[in-house]
Amino acid sequence: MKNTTIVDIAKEAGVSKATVSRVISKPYLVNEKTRSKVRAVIEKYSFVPNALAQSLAGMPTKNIGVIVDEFPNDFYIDLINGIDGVINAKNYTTQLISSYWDKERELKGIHSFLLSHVDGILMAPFSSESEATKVLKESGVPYVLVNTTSNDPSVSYVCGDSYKGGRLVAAFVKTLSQEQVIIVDVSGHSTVQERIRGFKEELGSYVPVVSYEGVKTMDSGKALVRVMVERNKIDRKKTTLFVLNDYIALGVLAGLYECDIDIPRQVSIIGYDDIKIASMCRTPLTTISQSINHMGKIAAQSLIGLIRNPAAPPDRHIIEPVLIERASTARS
Amino acid sequence: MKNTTIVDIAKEAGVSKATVSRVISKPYLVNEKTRSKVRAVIEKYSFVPNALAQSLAGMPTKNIGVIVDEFPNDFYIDLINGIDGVINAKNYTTQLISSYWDKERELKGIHSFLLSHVDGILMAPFSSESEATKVLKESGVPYVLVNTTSNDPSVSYVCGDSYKGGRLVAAFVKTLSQEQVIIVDVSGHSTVQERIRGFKEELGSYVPVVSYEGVKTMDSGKALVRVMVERNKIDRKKTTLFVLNDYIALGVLAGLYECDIDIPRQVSIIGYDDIKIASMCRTPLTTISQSINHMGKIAAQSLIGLIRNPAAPPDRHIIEPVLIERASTARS
DNA sequence: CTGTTAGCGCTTTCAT
DNA sequence: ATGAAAGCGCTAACAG
Repeated sequence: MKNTTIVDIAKEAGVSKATVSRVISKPYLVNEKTRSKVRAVIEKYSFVPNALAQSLAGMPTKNIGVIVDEFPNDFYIDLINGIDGVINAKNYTTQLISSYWDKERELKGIHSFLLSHVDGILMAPFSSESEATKVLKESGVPYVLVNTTSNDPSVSYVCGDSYKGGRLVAAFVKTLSQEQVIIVDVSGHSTVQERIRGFKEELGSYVPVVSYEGVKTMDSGKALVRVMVERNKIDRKKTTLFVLNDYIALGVLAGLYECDIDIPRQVSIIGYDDIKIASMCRTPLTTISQSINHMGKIAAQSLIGLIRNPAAPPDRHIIEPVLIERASTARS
Repeated sequence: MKNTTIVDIAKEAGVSKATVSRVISKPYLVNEKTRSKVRAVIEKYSFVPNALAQSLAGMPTKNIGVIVDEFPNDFYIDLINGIDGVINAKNYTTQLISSYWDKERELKGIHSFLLSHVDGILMAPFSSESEATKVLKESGVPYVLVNTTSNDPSVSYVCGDSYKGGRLVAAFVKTLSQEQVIIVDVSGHSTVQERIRGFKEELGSYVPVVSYEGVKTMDSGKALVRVMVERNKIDRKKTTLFVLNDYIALGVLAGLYECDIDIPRQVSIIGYDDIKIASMCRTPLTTISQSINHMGKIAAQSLIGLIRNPAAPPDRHIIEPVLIERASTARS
């Protein structure tokens, strides 16, 4: 059975398709009587206009595109959660794409969004100067960047204050007593580098610091523990670990259990992000909260604002980081 | 700057737009020489065809719609994770909508998918006889149901064997020693009811059983603990709790800690689903795994199969449940 | 092999 | 207030 179209309705109601179109999108333009007549027919066939055709003819799609680095990742889940809440409430639909940390995919994703005429885009970009951000800017589609800042004064973004977060951690570390501090660097993301910069600056030369880089999975975090036992004697020297995100911290935690290292007596561990599991895991994690969920909400609200008024000035939000002290660290 | 279209390319290359269209979608139909000429122009303007127009003209969208009950829910996250992996690998894009447990939204969601011409739909429906499933069936769009079964022999689905899972739990409970068993029922979802049915049948009258119903949030799970202390003396009578999903079980766990009840000495607790946190939380949870992630993968594969060959017979997969014993229960 | 033409289903001037 | 007609950008018969 062929789909019923606006023409069928028009025929049945004895009017032109233009009138039917008006009844649907600009009802006030059509006479009370014809309007109800047409409405009746629409009801009768429970007709719904073809969204694709509408978009092609220039109407908004009520879809907004969200592109993140990795979907099944606690950080982004929290983020998307916040986003989806407000997107839905405003009667838009979320379209989600993961770049899986691949620049090509990221670019492809935003192309895909552009082609399907989303009304706006929310992106947690690879880096603020990625190709994708350029394309986005040129596209003219409203967008806001999440979890990154930008030097371009025309772009809207929402980001945590990573530098300050790093300092917060360092200030806290100073209240602990340890023989060494180890930084576990998890990625090249600019926010992570900012955290480290803040951390080092605040810590100064208070205590010896060593760093490990490129720890990208929970398993490699876990495996790193044996290396640190070997190389840094963390089982004998009292040490504090600053792992640049909670997810990897969880892996390190697992490694620590496996090596029977006492937390927090022997080793203290601090994460970053305050993902949901952080408070529920075996040893609740001391970490920095930047209210990811909230970040998502704000970003989505900004975007909706931008869509409604594309001429509005860009808004930039910086989320204040907060240190949450839990059982994985011990003062003394 | 106006978008460049197929016509601009045609003009510049000195051919008709039909030829350009062919170069794009059916290159083998066009002469080697013209082809490369056209390709050059396409390159030059880095032209990308408008997907909307393509779809309107009848081409597949390469989008598949996924509709779940609640996005930020560990169960669905695992599921979507599995789904998205294969969808992406097959070069489709996932479009995600949450019904937030609302039938209206569920229906609206599938309408939205239909209108945007997704090539296929994956749905974890409210109930197998919901309005949405009817609409889906009538639409003619390939779809597969997830986490539910169906009596209609023409529909494809992937579901865990809930009845058997329930029995598995009961069989395990028999190996424990307790004075009472309490069932914490979390929702009206048919799979949950099946689990309970299996559980009760296998358990028989082995031990007194009481049930609590309608526990839908982690917090209410937590609050329930005080009630159970009051009413069922779980702080004095040795008891086993069968909580119908891990998420709520986590809430109950929190309540148990708060009341200083020893797990598993005083109270054993068993969940269902084996969500990710289950193995990482303070007291790792004994639970039933139905490989949610795997379920998602299979569903997605089925769907892709159906899309490629709509005439293919429906396939139905039942996932075998497995009991995973962890620290939240103690034998003897 | 390639151009012409007629849609896909809707919105939107422009007349009336 | 309503109809006629021209697109939106692309694909697919149908000729040649």
